[in-house]
Amino acid sequence: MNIYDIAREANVSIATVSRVLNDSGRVRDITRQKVEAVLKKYNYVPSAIARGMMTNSLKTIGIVAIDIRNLYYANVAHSIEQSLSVLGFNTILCNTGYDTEQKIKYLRMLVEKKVDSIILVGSPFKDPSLDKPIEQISKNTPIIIVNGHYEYPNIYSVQCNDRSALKRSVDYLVSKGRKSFLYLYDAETFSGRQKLLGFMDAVSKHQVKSEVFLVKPGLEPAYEKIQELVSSGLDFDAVLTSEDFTAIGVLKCLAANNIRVPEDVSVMGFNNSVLSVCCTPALSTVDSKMEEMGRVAVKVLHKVLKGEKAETSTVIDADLIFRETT
Amino acid sequence: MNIYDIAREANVSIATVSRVLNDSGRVRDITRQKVEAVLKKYNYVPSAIARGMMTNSLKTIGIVAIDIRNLYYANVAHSIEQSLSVLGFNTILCNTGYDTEQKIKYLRMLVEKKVDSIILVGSPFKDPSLDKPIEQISKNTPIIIVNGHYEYPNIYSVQCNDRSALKRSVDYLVSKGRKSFLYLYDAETFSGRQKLLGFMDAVSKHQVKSEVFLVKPGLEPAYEKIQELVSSGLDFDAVLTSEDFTAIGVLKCLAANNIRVPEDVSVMGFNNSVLSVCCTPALSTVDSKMEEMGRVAVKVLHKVLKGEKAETSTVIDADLIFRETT
DNA sequence: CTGTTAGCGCATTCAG
DNA sequence: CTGAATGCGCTAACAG
Repeated sequence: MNIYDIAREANVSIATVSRVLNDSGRVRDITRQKVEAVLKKYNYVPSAIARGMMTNSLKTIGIVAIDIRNLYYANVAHSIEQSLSVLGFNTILCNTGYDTEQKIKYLRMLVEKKVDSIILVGSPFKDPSLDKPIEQISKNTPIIIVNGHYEYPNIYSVQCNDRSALKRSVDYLVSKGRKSFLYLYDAETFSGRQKLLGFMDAVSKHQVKSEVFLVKPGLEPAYEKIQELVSSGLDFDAVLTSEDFTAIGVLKCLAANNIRVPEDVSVMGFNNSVLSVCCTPALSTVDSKMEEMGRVAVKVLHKVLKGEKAETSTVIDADLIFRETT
Repeated sequence: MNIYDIAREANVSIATVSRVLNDSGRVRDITRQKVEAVLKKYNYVPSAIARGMMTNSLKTIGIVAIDIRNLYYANVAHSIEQSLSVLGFNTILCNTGYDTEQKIKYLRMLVEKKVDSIILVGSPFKDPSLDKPIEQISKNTPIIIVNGHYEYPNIYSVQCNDRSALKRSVDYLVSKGRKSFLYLYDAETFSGRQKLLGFMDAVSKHQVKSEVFLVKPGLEPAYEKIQELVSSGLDFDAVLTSEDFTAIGVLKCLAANNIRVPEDVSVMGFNNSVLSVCCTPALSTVDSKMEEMGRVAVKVLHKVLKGEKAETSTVIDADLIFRETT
């Protein structure tokens, strides 16, 4: 069933059918009704592929993320997908993992599919070998980077002010009398670096003791690192992390060592994921505005697609959420 | 840049270019190399749209889920996406929420996009007003239902044996001396019903006291329900839930009332999500095989797309995971 | 082994 | 306001 079949049955030309389908051009009311009746009768659905041949667009956007099982990516991707859906766009989801080859493979698939834009989530793209492909793609396709930064034509970025958030967290804990800080982070991404810098800013400003550790993502690596530090007799009274999940590993280890939270040690996570309300005590954390990032990314993209001038870089402020661990 | 440009530059016909692109038909080695050189030179990427015009497929599958922020959907969707990617398929992700209108809208979009198949995750599709559209779509497009069931041509289902899992959980707790059971569930879906039936099976078999409550999804509704029951003086020594998140609400409330877990009350969740290891005490739960469900769904789909006979219904057994709450 | 040709289903001129 | 003709970029016969 195609536009020809409809046209024949309605006794009009395919051009007319196309017009009523797209509500373009003027069509006499009686003609329109005739066509619409046939459309309804066969429950006709136009082929986006054939349409795409002409318009060179499938009204589809690619989302490239590391792993949707991670709550951060899930939340941002959800927000993007929902905003896009309202605009009539579909979303192709790509879980690339950390492998550069995979990322390139996905990027290529998206180009083949002629997506209207690619949204990179999480800026794990500090990888220099990805710069070339991305810049190449940006020649024809606008690229939005969520939580990353890239100065290049047709590439737009939306970021959360992670640096300031971390700094403010330390400020707060210092004001509460904390003097010896630990920072555990799990990824060397753009956002990861911002957080680290924010931590550095604050500890140097306040002249407090501090140590920084890179741990693998997840609960256990953090648990083990803290256990190692406790066993070694290291003295600390505040732990900040780049991820809620990591902070929960810290919490578990502290509990196992009978170190009270927040009496002896304060703990803060990052992202304000559901995890932070599931653990005990409930985790103080940073709301990194996952939903808003997604919404804003789509807003920027929408402008770009309409040919309007859009802001190259947008920064959103995080909120500090204090629960039971501070 | 299209196939004609490549053909001209390589001094061959478009048919030859198409052949090397698709590795179809015999091409002399020297010719192939000539073409490949040009392909590389321009970093040529064929248009999936134009290809789709002929093959009537974009090598794209639609995943329809309620909400990807829910860890269950995230895990299943991730598994599906990854398996599909290996086969060269992309995934269009749809978060429908609970609204039937939305679901129909998404379904229609997927049909327009001529997806090769639609995978429904979570069988929230007990909604009768969805039956017609789904059956209609299945006329042309195979449909896979993950964690649901539907007897209809060209519709395939993959489910977890939730009923048995719940039953075995109760069996276990009875064997541990528990005598008075609560079951909190949060969704009236296919899977939700299976779990409920499993619970019923077991309590009637063991002749133990039991009560069943429908609560809204999330931590707080469960918290409040348990608080209400505790305040009312209800006596119980085991709580099972249809979701880890719900179980954590139970845990929090029990702790607030100084009821010890597992000494006074045993608690079991469902899904073996990360939440279950984040809470304290760590939650005993049911591994509902989210990854495997995704993998199997794609395996079935792959058979169907190849025209092979595929199993109409596949059932996967869940595992019981005992941690600190039982 | 290679080239020619004919569509795929639609949007879009341009006439009428 | 409506229709006929054209082409988007590719695959798939069919010839050669």
